[in-house]
Amino acid sequence: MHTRRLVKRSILGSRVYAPSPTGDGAPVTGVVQAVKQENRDASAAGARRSVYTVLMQDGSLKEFTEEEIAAGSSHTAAKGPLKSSLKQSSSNGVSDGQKVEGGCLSPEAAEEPRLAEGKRVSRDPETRSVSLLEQKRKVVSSSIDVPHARRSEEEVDMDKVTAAMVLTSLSTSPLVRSPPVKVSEGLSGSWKENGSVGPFTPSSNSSSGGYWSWSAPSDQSNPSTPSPPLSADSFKPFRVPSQGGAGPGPAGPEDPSLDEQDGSSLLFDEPIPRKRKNSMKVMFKCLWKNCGKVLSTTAGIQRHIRTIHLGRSCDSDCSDGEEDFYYTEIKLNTDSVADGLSSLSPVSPSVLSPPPPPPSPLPPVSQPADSHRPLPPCDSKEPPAGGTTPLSRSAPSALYLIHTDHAYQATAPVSIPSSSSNSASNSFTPTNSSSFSISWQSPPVTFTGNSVSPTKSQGFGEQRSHTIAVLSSPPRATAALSRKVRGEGKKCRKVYGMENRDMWCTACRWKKACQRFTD
DNA sequence: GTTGCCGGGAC
DNA sequence: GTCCCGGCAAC
Repeated sequence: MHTRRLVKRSILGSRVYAPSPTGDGAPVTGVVQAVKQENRDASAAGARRSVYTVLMQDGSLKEFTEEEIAAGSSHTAAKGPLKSSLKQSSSNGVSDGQKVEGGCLSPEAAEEPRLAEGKRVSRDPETRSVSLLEQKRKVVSSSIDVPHARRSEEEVDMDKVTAAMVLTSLSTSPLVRSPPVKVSEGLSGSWKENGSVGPFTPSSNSSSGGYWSWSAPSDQSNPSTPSPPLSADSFKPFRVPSQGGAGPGPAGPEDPSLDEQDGSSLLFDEPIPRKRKNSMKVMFKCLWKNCGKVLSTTAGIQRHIRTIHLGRSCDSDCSDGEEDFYYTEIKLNTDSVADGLSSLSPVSPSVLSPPPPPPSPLPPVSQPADSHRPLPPCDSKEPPAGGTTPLSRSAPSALYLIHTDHAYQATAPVSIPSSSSNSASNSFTPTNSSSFSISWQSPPVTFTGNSVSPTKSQGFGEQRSHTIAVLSSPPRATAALSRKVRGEGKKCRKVYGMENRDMWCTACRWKKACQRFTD
């Protein structure tokens, strides 16, 4: 559903005007870092108030109420609170442009790096044109504006889910995976689709893309339920990976805004995702050396990293998403399901072994790749993490590990090589570090190794896809379908020849698998 | 075409 | 259970 590309623009990372901290009345710009809800004053009809944490230009972090920001934003002719400014950004070409620019950290921006650098230059006009489209759309359907918003939000959620599912599916052993597979397939399918389809890319769907791309995805994800029941909160955790360089906790912020504009917000406040197939609680663990802090929200962890470890206090522009590299997603399985399978479950990699496994070269899929994309969206502005941040210098291992985590998930299946060590070594040595190949051998896959030999000549990517394909199908079927690989060793027939058939092992005589010269 | 061996039949 | 072979797939 909903590929990451369809991600709706988040408030996070948006540049807004806020009352001057100095109180001189002059509005200043800042970038929304987080949004939190305050239910306390929800006296009337569950009305909620959102507090926006805005990183001011001077690097300070301020919190503003919606009203305050609204006031500030009025200077740019963008009316209303943040959510409005986002939604209505198209109403003002200039402000829209600003938003987009400021949205360097926004979800879609996170993917920008994927696009040619030059794209950034041409982005403005593009965005505007899209905005115009959106504007028209909104004019026509203004009365159902809210639902739209919700849809896009859900879509965003689904994107996360998709990402999560993809990751999950990649990391899951075939045995456990079969059930989820369908989901992930569906997800990934749409994702691919989106990935390749221009119109749905984040860059072009500034704010409306989510709207019209929703229908298809939703069908996939939830054929039986036309309505968009997904709880945004429930999927927050999944956002992390897919948000890439996005500002801290893009997930959090949107909810409030939605709630505000949608009275029925209660529906979305369910702590537990309705659709979540697995009841996992996702936490985010700081991987900084000796830290290990665990927070429940992306925003939290990112902020933690940024402020505590990176020592950054500047506005979100400084946050090039580098934080992403220093925390990892930890899924806690709240269901005590299938113990036997637990070790194979997708969760195992991160949960069972907090310290991620040895590194692997490539992230499994484009999505995951994004989430931990080494070069955050704003790189063009800021020098790559490599040189500038203390982080990159002092905590490379963490980065390493994180990458490992996901890559590992993807590559683990490659270990299939089970029996034929030759093939295994062939397929690994060339592409990876020695440490890498070793750990992958472990998975007790009963795969006969049929797929291994072919991989010798394949590129790593191909291997991966192959692996994925294999995993997607029921393990049993796979094993059953694939004939036992022809033994490479000598057989009775070869050794003794037809003339000495009586010297063959019985199996050979019976045309069964040779028992004497087993491979 | 050769070879390894699975699946299945005959006994 | 043993013995055999048709037939498939890898080579």
